[in-house]
Amino acid sequence: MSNSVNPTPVEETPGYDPSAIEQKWQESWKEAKTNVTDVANAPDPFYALMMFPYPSAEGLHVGNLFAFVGNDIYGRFQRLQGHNVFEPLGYDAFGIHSENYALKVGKHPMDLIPQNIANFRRQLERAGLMVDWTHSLSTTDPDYYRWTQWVFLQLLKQGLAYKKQAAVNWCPSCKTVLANEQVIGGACERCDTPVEQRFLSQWFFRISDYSARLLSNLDKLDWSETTKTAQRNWIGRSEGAELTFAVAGKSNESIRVFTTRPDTVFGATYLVMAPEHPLVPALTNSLYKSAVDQYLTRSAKQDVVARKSNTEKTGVFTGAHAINPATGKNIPIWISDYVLMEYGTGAIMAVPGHDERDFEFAQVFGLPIVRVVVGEGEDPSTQLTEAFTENERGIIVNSGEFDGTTVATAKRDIVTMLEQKGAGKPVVNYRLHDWCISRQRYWGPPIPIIYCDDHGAVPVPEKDLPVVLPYVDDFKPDDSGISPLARHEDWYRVPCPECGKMSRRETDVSDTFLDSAWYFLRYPSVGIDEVAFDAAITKKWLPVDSYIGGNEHAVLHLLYSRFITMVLSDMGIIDFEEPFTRFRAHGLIIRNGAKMSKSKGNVVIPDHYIEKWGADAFRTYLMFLGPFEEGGDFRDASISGVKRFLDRLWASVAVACDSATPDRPADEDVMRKLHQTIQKVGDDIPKLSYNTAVAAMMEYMNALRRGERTPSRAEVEPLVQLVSPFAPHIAEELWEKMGKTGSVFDARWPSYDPGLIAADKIDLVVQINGKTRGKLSVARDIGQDDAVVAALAEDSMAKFLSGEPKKIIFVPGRLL
RNA sequence: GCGGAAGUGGCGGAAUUGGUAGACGCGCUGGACUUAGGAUCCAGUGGAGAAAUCCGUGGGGGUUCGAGUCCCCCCUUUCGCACCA
Repeated sequence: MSNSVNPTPVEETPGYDPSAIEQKWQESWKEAKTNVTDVANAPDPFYALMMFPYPSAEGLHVGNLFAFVGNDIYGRFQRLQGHNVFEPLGYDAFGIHSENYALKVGKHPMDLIPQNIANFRRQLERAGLMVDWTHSLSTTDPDYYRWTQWVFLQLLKQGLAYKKQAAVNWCPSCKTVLANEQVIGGACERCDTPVEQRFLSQWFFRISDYSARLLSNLDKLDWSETTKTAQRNWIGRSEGAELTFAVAGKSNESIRVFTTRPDTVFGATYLVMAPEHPLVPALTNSLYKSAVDQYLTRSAKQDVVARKSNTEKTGVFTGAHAINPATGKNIPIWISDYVLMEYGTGAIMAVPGHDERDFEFAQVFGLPIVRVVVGEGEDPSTQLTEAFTENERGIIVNSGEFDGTTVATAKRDIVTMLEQKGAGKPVVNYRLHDWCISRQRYWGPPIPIIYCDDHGAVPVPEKDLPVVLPYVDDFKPDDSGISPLARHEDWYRVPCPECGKMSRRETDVSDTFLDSAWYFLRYPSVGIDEVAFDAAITKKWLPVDSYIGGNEHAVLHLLYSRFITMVLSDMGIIDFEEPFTRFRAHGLIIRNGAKMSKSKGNVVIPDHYIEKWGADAFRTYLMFLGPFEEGGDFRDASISGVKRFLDRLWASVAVACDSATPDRPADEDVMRKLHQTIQKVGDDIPKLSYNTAVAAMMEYMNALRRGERTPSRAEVEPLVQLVSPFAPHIAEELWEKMGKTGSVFDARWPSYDPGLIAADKIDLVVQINGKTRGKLSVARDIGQDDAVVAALAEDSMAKFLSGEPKKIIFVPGRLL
């Protein structure tokens, strides 16, 4: 293939050679520091952030690139609007994934990660991203995790980090504790091994203290609705009441339950406690002790999967009774594992008539079922064959003075009644649990705590950070539940910062999600050693203007980032409490209709495609294959269409700029189309509707070449700018060819003339009896009467009318 | 089970507030130029029909002059969450 840059006539141009010009411009950008942002002095900052990748050994995945290119286009577009765009990119390189891979290939992650990062960097640069590499970071760099440890200390200072002995999810395969969020359907999210219960002392963050704010702030954010919904569901707000049931015969004991249906309290015929409930031993009647103990042992041993997949309800009677505060009757207290200690109070009032689970349990153990809600006009005495869970329109029955009221009013009134008795209060409950950040692993930032016999858990003084993760060879976790670092006495034996007495470091490392929960704060301040993030620079750049990332992080990563930001905001360290003003999730790329996977061998390796088609064509194709927020189907054959488009662009500019062809005045229709295209592309990019933007440019290209006409300069020049966010290299090259000085990205986005867009003549669609029968080319501002006359004059339309039209509907400029 | 999203040609996908369904691209058909064509260019391309015309957006109802779009009932796919009281 020729790599000639000389313009050649359209008919004979086989296409342009991307490899030469892409390399040329990548070098040029580097040299001219085109993509380096002056973070300290930028007058009009715009922070275009994308989620940083985990630098896997396999290299950059096409899904990563899809996301990065999507962000890059947005960033480049903002730059063309005149903003100083900051587009950083780093690496999320700590964590189980890297560590497991290192174990698998028998290498040390500290050696492996730099190689992977170098490879990623090479691939990313080849893709022509507008990334400011002077502000890159890796979470594994001590200069970074020093500040991750600092963040931990800030939370500790605020009383938001605490240690507790807790039942935790233990993955026997990864040999580590998992956060609740990392357990998918009772199995480890990484290796699918069923999770077991273990008790370990762990560090937690009090994210649940922030539930209400994390929820209510969502309303103010410009995020995709699906992401907000996912967050709302995760936070899981439920409005209800906490009711107190006195224990019969033990006036000093009572059981608190949470319910969303206080209106059904008259139908509570028994109580159920979780097996782990602290009151279980005290309440168990000695006659029932052995049965209870047996049940407790069984459920403690049973792993989570088995417990959750129990098809039939199990349980055991404690022998004790509680007093229903509404009815005053004694009701039995049971224990069952269908009640979860983690949610609510770990105990429930069971209303078998109106809760499916309670109904099932009552059936198994023959407990009484009392009906307290009926549907409209229903007879309360009819036998229930299943729980009646109608909430909204139900009518209360068998509930004394509340009979006949609706569920909605009874919810309120019954709580008020119980509140007067001191037996209840309205409560809002959240599903969100505190965030366990301890990991009994090697590949993470050590938690900066020193345990002293005299002073307890002492934070490492900030001046002593970072607590450097030592290079150790035996980093493989074992079954002990203790971090690999605990095998290295020379590392963990340190003097207490308070008294100097020999003490022991915390040997757990922190969760990877902590690394990524604040990295966006660090980027602009990369290179500053004294603080995690510089106050003035942070004020200038944050919150992030645009954040793009995968849906798989729509819940946890975003929630944790919001939490950390809120905490820092409450401390007065930053002056905003939401980190990401705008967030959009990109879609997933599949391959020929199927998911990409290594086992299927259908993984798209970006390098091959970039080599064959060029980064510009590859980028543009990725954006063209489907809506950015939905992803799409990657089909090799379709790339040629995009390459053809770029070839035609190349050729069109070549002839338009050819000094041999005299410059022609621009064609009126083509110019109208051009301005329409400028408008369309400019509207589509902010909406991330990249596929239609590309289609619009192709359409314009077709108009430009229609009838073998020779395009003029004025017709092609703005198109080069429109294409530039998608295909930056060819745009720079053509910009230069057109005699422009400086980067095309330092020019301004072309503007359109609204007057030019509106044509004088329009096609008026004529429908008769709702069916389209033709169209009329008429003046834009034609009136109804003239339009009707014109339509009737056309035989092809008039023939569908049997007589005079009965009713005429006229939409000006559009339809008759 | 709960919650979200989506069903449009051979394929990927377009369609402001209801107003020419199928933009754009792939593929396919024919033609031009060619020693050649998996290059390039031109024309065509939802289905049926010789044509007029009719039928077409998962299925069935409905609202409307007019429905891919709005309402009701189904079916399918897919992604989250899942004994959350």
